[in-house]
Amino acid sequence: MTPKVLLVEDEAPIREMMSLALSKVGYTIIEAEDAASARKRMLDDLPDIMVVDWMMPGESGIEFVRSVKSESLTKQIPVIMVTARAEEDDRVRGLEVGADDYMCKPFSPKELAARIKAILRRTNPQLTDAPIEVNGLRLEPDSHRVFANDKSLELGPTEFRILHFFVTHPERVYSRGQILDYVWGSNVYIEERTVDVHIRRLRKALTPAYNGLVQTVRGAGYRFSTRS
Amino acid sequence: MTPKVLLVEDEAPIREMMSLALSKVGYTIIEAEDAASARKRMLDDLPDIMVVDWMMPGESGIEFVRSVKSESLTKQIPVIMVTARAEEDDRVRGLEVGADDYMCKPFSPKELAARIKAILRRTNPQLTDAPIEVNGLRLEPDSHRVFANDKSLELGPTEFRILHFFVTHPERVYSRGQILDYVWGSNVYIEERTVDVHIRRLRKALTPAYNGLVQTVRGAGYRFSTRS
DNA sequence: CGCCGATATGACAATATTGTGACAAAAAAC
DNA sequence: GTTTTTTGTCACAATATTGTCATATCGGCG
Repeated sequence: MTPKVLLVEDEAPIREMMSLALSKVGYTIIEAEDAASARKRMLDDLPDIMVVDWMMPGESGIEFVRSVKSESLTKQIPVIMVTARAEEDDRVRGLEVGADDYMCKPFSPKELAARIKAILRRTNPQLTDAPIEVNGLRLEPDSHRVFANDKSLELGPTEFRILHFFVTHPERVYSRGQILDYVWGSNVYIEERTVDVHIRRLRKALTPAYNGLVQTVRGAGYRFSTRS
Repeated sequence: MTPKVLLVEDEAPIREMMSLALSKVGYTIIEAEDAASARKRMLDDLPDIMVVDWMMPGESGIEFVRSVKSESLTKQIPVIMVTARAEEDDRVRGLEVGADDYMCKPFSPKELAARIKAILRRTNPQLTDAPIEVNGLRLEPDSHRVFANDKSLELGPTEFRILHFFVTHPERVYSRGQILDYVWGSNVYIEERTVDVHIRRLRKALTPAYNGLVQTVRGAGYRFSTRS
């Protein structure tokens, strides 16, 4: 799952320099040479972050960013503005229209990579939830822990995610396919039987006190329920 | 280490009045005139407390606080809400979205400083530079030293900062990226694996008595916890 | 009972993640 | 300037996790 970077820059040499540097560091690069095509690529490819040149023929980078940041579908995509000028004023204007960071040419590829990385890191914060308790079984998302009557249980990462999903979606049957979607993500090809194995591992970790909570529904899937 | 206060207030005169008064009392002030730039400054500068105006053009203070308090990275930053109205109802709503205190205009700079101090004292004891002790492990912020049962430990500067961060944010998992943000700052380009190395150095320095405190959570990050 | 499909379980190799020692560059101390 | 400490990164080792399989067990049904 390498992050996708959309480069919007009219000058081909600069674009290619950036593209090369970034793909070397492990990003997937999408290029656009003007605002119009950028708009298209943005909607088609859903980049994780955009690097936009300030000065471009036609619609300027500023206008482009402003419109991107005013549409709900795209406003959350972080943007780094790039400009030749280093005026404090520009910086302010850039950030004003909603850019998340600002760089002046010339800059090193390394610096660009660094900023992208920093922004992705902080715009992707894990959301937290309050602890969930059911029948003396407590799951704390913050500390990433599960307690059975205050005794800590050892769960693997996947088992933790499954339990988290179950605890937040109780009393309802989910097929193996649905569980794969919710816990692993939609675009993953994994045998459905693998769910069985992880269910078993989860039950084992909950043994002996709480394994009745994870119930098999023959022909349908699994269910998390406090009712037997 | 003077506490950093982020002022979010659209009216410049009021903002400056507050800024002046607070910096006189020894705080570092960061100003923002709307929610968008406040968000940026918040992530860049990691303030210790925020003072947010209720009524602002664009995204209101209420919405801003709600979103701040729902993100793991920022939810623990205390917030004081400021409003022109003195309705009991407002107070309830303000505290409901997660604000830690509530003030009505007009207020004296002195009162503001007092409230900030009170909140910092109860939510961020380390800013008062008071030693922090946990399980016989004592960390003294002013002397920059750590003692295990009164025997001084040799920590490097970075290890000290990590431990300081951990001690003040216990019982909770932080990803390598979050630890980088908090300990190194948001704008550095450092390999996430570097955190591992420093964690190891920290553990080594705490060995043998206290290394169980720094726990690895596979697939998630690290956690400082007194519970096994 | 004996059959069938569905589910449980143990084992295992492939992967992924984390721990660790070494090292050179940078920073700080002298 | 030189020496010492600290820092970030790497390569490799040590572990833990993951997905899949083969096989056992189960549940229902004629």
